[in-house]
Amino acid sequence: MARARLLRDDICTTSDGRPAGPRDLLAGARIVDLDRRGKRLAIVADDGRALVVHLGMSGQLRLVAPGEIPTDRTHIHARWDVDDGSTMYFRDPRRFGGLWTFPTPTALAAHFADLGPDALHARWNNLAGAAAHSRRAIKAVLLDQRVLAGVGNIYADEALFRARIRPTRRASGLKTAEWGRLAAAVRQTLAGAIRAGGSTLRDYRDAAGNSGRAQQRHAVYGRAGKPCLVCKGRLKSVTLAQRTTVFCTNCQQ
DNA sequence: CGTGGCCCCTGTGGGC
DNA sequence: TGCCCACAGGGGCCAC
Repeated sequence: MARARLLRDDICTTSDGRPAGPRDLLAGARIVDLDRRGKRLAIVADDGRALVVHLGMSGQLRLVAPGEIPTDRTHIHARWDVDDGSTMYFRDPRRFGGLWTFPTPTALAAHFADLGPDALHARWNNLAGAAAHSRRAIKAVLLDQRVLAGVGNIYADEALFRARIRPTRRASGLKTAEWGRLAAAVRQTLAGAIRAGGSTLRDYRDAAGNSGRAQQRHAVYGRAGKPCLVCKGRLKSVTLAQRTTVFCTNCQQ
């Protein structure tokens, strides 16, 4: 990273609260590692500095080749000149995403310590261990990044459908077999979505600017009122944990 | 501590 | 055509 520029400092948080400078944003660093936990991506430099990116709802991290003009030029909050001549942009219209900077691997580890294990490798006891005695709805547990990191509203609904568990069920009422089905469903749902390139409802693009296709495979998310793909029953929509929640009243008990 | 509600922000699509 | 409202993939903070 030859150069780093922050165009809006309120989207960037440093570990000591001081305004971020170019060095915080990895200017002059050689990038040696990428580390991800759930929805947070850490870009790690050889001297231990790290930059964490969270895309929120509308965020994009784009890599643009030399001479190429980025299509969306509004709401770019940070920009990096990469050594090969390409440019990396952090763009986030809604600003629900953000950047976090860390001077050392220890500081980065402390940040990640607030998150549960990564959802791609969810195991039944990650869920049951954290929530077997919780009164919360099981969907609220799935959305809690301290329990499992990486499940958002789309894939919570999709995983619960795959596991045949009703999102409104109290977590403490789940049986051992259901915790196992749910952990497997989370892994399979996320792995399938990644294979399909992610869900592009509107904003999501990969680093090259390409849309995903996972939205074409959604069984319940965005399909309220439509027929269940398994039983043909009408999918129901409720609000749970301040999020729209869609499920099949027949298949999900 | 656990839990639920409110709020942050911009853009868009539908209803009128 | 245009206006206004509702709603959207996330999560921090507050009160209870």
